[in-house]
Amino acid sequence: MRLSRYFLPVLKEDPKEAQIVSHRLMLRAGMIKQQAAGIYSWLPLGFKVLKRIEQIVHEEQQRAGHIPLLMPTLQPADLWRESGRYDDYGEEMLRIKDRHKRDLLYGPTNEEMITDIFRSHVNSYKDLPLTLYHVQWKFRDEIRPRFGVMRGREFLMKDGYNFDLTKDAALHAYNRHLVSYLRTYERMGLQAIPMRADGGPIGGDYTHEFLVLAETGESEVFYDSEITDLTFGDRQIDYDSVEQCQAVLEEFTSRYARTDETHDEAIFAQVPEERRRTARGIEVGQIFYFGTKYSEAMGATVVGPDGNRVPVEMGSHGIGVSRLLGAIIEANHDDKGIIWPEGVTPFHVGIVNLKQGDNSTDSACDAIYAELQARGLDPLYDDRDDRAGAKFATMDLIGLPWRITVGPRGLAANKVELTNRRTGATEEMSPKEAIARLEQVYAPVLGLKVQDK
RNA sequence: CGGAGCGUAGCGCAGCCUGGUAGCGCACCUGCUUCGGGAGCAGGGGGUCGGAGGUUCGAAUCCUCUCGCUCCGACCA
Repeated sequence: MRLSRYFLPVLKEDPKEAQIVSHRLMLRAGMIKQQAAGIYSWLPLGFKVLKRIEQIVHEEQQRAGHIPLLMPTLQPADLWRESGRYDDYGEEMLRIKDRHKRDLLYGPTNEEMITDIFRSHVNSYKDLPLTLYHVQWKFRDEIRPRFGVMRGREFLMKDGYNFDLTKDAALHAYNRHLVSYLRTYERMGLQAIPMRADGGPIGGDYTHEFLVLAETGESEVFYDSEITDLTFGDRQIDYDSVEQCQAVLEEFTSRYARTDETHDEAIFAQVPEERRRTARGIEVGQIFYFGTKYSEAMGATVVGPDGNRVPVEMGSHGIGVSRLLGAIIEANHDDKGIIWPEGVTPFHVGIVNLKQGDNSTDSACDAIYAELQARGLDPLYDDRDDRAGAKFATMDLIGLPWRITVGPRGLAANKVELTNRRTGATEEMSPKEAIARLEQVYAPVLGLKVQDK
């Protein structure tokens, strides 16, 4: 993309309403615009990152064998009357009447609807296991939205639902989700720690939340420092293997890690003192096993091998997709702006032309731009007729991980600069070498894409 | 929902107390100069002060109501 043709309304000054860094930077970088309390338009740059994150979620879900579909944002109230949650959910549920005075609601989650879909079409245990998911906008009428997209009323969430014949099979689905979530967050450059959680209105005995450590997190967290040494890495996991998934779950959940909701001082005290940590965290996902809570209430049953009809075992699993933008920025920024991890960056590299209108720099930039695109990379070329300082400031603010700087002086010796946004390290090299370097840097990121199974 | 506060140009703000018909910085437009870390000078365009009502000769300023937003708290992917 050429910046002169893009729509990137960056702000020089801090918007007064933004109190936390991710909100401020998203507004300043022209990623979002607030339309009402907790409701945002996603401007091109923000939309691009949102889509990248959503894409990673899709890829990792499908890698784990989960099936995408799409349910509507508006749901009929009757489904929720069946489960009993129409009355239980309270004012957080946005209720709407259509022209025929029928009760509708803007879905805050989809257990009821997915259970309805399941019961309409599945009758035999032979169709299990099955995990369906979607990425769709949700609405929860928070009393007090804040922190930008971290705590919006409208938010994009991936929610998935597993259907299994037995509790053991459902717990494997639980473990499988935990594994796939670890992998998902790591691809986004985040360390998200699974922590024992509370069931909340979804219900369920087995549940973990995934927390990203950040000073601005809304939850206080307590953990054994050993847990932050764990990384998923590039290990290959067979998602159908009960043993392998179980082993990962044990590895990542055996050490003490809890939020203030479930914190137990007595158990925490057993962790060696030098490893006890207290911090703050942002919740970016949660997984639940809740058994037959919804299947019994809504008659979602299958005929088992013995000919008897039994309610299916279920769980649900969510990733706050739009919230993740905030969480990633909270964990990756400096005083100049955002620092995107390579896995989610809106553009792979920024090209800064120091002397727009100069034949040598213009043609060098054009060539670099075209070559990067030809190699499957997505560059942002700042071709505005602006001063160098302004271009650098914009690039730093929007946080592209790499920058190629092209000026007449270096170009005379066939050199450009390649700068790393995070470290600030700059190297001089030929345009050809810079392109090759970037191709190498992004090979793992681009190579991770998977096709539908 | 309880408490606090704010709505004046696209953004950030001053003016309001002590009513006299709107100002600053950034951004934007034009010109000249500048050109490796958000340039300088000169000129220019843009707002009727969230909305409604009231007081007054006169309201951004005072009063009433109302809408929206933000912050703290209880609640939450």
